[in-house]
This record gives sequence, C-alpha cells and structure tokens, in this order.
Amino acid sequence: MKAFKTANESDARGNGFIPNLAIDVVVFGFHDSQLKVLLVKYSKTDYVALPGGFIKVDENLHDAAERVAKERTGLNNIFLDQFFVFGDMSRYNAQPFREVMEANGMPAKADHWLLNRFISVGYFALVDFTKVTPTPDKLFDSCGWYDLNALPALIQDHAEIISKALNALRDRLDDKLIGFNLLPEEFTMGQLQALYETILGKKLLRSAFQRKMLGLNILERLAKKYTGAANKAPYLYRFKAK
Amino acid sequence: MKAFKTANESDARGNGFIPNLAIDVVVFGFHDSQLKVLLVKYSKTDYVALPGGFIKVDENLHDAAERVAKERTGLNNIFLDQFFVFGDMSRYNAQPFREVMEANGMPAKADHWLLNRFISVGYFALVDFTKVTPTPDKLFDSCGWYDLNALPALIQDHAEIISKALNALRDRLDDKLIGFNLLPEEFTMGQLQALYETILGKKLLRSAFQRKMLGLNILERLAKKYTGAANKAPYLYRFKAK
DNA sequence: TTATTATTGTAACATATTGTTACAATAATA
DNA sequence: TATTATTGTAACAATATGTTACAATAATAA
Repeated sequence: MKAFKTANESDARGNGFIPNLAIDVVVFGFHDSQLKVLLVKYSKTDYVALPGGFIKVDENLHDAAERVAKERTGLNNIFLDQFFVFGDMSRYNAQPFREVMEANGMPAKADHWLLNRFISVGYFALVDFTKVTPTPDKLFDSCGWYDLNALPALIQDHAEIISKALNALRDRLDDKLIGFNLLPEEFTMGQLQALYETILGKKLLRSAFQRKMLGLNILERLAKKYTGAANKAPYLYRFKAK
Repeated sequence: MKAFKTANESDARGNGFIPNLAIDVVVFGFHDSQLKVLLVKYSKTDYVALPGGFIKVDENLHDAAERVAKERTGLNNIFLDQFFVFGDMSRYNAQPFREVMEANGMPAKADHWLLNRFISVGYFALVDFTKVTPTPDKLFDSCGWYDLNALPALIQDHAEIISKALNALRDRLDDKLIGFNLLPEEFTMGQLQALYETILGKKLLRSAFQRKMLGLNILERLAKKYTGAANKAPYLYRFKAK
C-alpha cells in the first residue's frame, strides 16, 4: 500500500476512502533484456515500496487501480490484471508509515487511518518501458525503475507481492498472450524471444519459438529492420488484435 | 456477501469487522455426475445468495474464508482458493438486505453498516459432497445444494461470481490437480473422468484420459471395486500427495 | 567485386504427446 | 458355459515440440 496521494488521504480520518483496503500495483517494464519494476522511495527516509493507493467510496476497484498506475507512469490504457489479495495479519506493520509521516512533518497520531491494518489487492501492470514517465508523488516520494534481479529491501510484504505478480505473469503468458504489452508496437522475433526468456527465466530454442509464435496467427509481418549489423535483417512484427 | 453471522454482525456499526469488505465462497460439490453449489436462502424472503461473511479486524483473510466455509459445511481442512475480487459499483444494491432485515424484525436504518457499498473477495471451495452437512445460519437463512445447471435467481452479482469461480476451477484443474478435492478418498477412473468431463463441460476419450492420469504418477491403485454390475470390476484409486 | 561473418527464416528429421481404434480380460447374468 | 457391458491397455495415427541443418541475407574486409 502507498500513502499520501490525493488531497484527502492526508486527512487523519481517511474521509472519502474505503478504510483498511488498499491497492498495490506491480508495474512491469522490459528494457535491455531485463524485467524492471516501478518503485517509489519515500522522501526523508529510505523506505522503498510498490506504488499503491486506496479506493474511493464510490469508485470501481479496477478504476482505482488504473488511477494509481496512471499517476505513476503517466500512461492511459494500461494493461492491468488482478492476481492476489494479501490479507494476512503478519503483513501489518505501521512503523514505516509512522516514520515517513513524522519525517515529513505530519502528525502521526495513533488513530490515524493509515496506521491501521490493511488488506491489499494486488494488480500487475504491463507497460511499454519507453512510453513511461516515472512520476513521483508531489509530496512524499521519488519514483523510478528497478531491476527485478536487484531489488532493494522493500517495506512490509512488498517483495512477496512482486514475487507473486511474476508467478501470475508467467502462468498467464501462454494462455492470454499478454506479453506483447511489454513491447513497443513493432518488434523483432529476437526481441520477443528475449522477452519470453526473461519472464520465464530460461532459454528457449530459437527455431521452435519462432515456429510456435508464427503458428499462433497473431503476428503481422511488417518491413525488415536494418539494424546496421553485418547480418540478415530481421522482420518487424506487430501484434494482431482479434 | 452474506449478512448476520456472528453476534457482532447484527450490530448496526459492524464493530469488530472490517467495513465495506466481504468474502463470498462458492462451495462446489460433485454428486450424481453433476456439479453442485451450496447456496443460502434468506428466511421470510426468497432471496438466494452465496455463503458469505466478513473479516474480523484482527483476522487473516484466509482464515475468514475458512471460517465462512466451515460454518456452512461443517467441514475442517477445506480446500479454498482465491479467484477474484469483485469491486464494481454496479454490484452495489442494498435493497435485498434491507428487505431481509425488515422481514426479520431488524431495524434497517439507512446508515446500517450492511447497507453500505461492499467489495467482495471471491473464494471457491472444493469439498467431498458426501461429507458436507449444509448448515443454515441460526437466525436468517436456510442452506442447501443447487445444481450448477439449474441455479435460481441470485442476488446482486452472485451468478457472475459463480461463473468466474467455475472458470478459475477449469483453468487450474490441470496444472494444480485440485479436482481430487471433489471426490471421496477412493474413486474409480470412471468417476474421475466423469468429474473432469463435468467441470470442463465436454466429453473426454476414455483411453487417453486414463493413460494421462496414470502417467502423472499421482494415483495409487488399490483393490478392485465389485459394483454388482455384469462387467469387469474397476480398480479403486487414491490421490497420492507429494 | 568478391570473400567473410553473424544472424535470420525455415526446412527436415527425431522425439514426445495426444487422438483413435482395437481387443483381451473380466463380473455378473442367462 | 455363452452372453453382455465395462475396464485396462496395446497399437497405430495425427499433432506438437525438440533439435539439427542450411540457404538467405547485410554489413564489413580483402
């Protein structure tokens, strides 16, 4: 969960928001053959966390997730998928928030709504890395990409949330063909394979991979891409929506 | 969501429970080659709903789901899986609850906590039909099995919740081998195939199905089962836990 | 201009998985 | 003892996937 977003969140009562319920969004990007995750760091402390937020009392849950994702990426039409609800008492630890609030000159009274126990709905977002503008909260955090293989220490259970998000992404990759959301509009077969290998965490055979992808009939072949390399130029492809 | 369960739920403020958040459990059973769903019917009205409940302020989410499932089935160690969170505003309709409360002599003041908007975490449970004792709430409902193919009208979005639960069950059937939770301890290959066919909604080829199941190395072959029918007696099998 | 080099696109074959047909082995009953 | 309806499994066919091989480039070097 992530605190201090819109005007009302700093209200000690949390007026206008559903209490005890948060959203955490794992925003995945793909760059330099690496999976990246968008994280925020609270100012004046070193706490690193997932982008998160709360649900307005009259807001659709999915809209709240979109709002959170849009605030941190600057993007519209983000691919978002629910994957798990985190509701163990063991995840409850208000200490980081208390410190953040105090470090930023905010009275952290014991009954402040943000210091209560929260259950959090986990979403993952798949975005085109090149289109994202990591956007910090105006008041309380910085925001940026981190390598999935070199994550810093995260508050509460946010490391576990990322881990479960990655598992969900892996599970749904073949059935739901959602990987394309991580690539730019046009891409080569090599880039697509690198993406799959990175997500699945294993090497794939080039020949079989290409045959499979082309056999799915979801790729439109475009012009060749002359990279300047001393070899045959690969074709560009575009994902064919149904 | 389901109302009026333990002492405190009838409190107009909902003290002790997390507000605006509910759990709905789709309890699946298998009987007579049919999938069954456990539903409750509120007394003095004809509203039919999924078993549901709320989360205590200091209770693990999963424990709350177990508690709800246990209250309606009488079973311990129930297989439970999260599948979706229902959070659209369009599902919000307090009218049925208002009627139920009034019909049962309970003052349904406009600010009663149960009449607020709820977001609901969907779980499905897989149980051995023969072991379940459908147990109504002491005060406000009856409880029983309904054929999945002949569901009555349900309140709010409960029909959609069941539909999504079934989809989740289908998706996870092969990967996670959870179907066995719907069968008694010992079963024949024919029963197992009937279960799979019912869940997947299609016929399977006996020969390939048997070969696949045996090839998974998860079945322990027991004694033959003499059914009294004029044909070869099938073996009984038991699911081998890892 | 003509090799050289690395990579791409695809064919060809091998292996594994799944679909389909066939048949022997029963457990009652006639 | 023959008949009947299943069950367990083999055998073959059709697909799908794993693996190897090779022609077709797009630069660069000779």
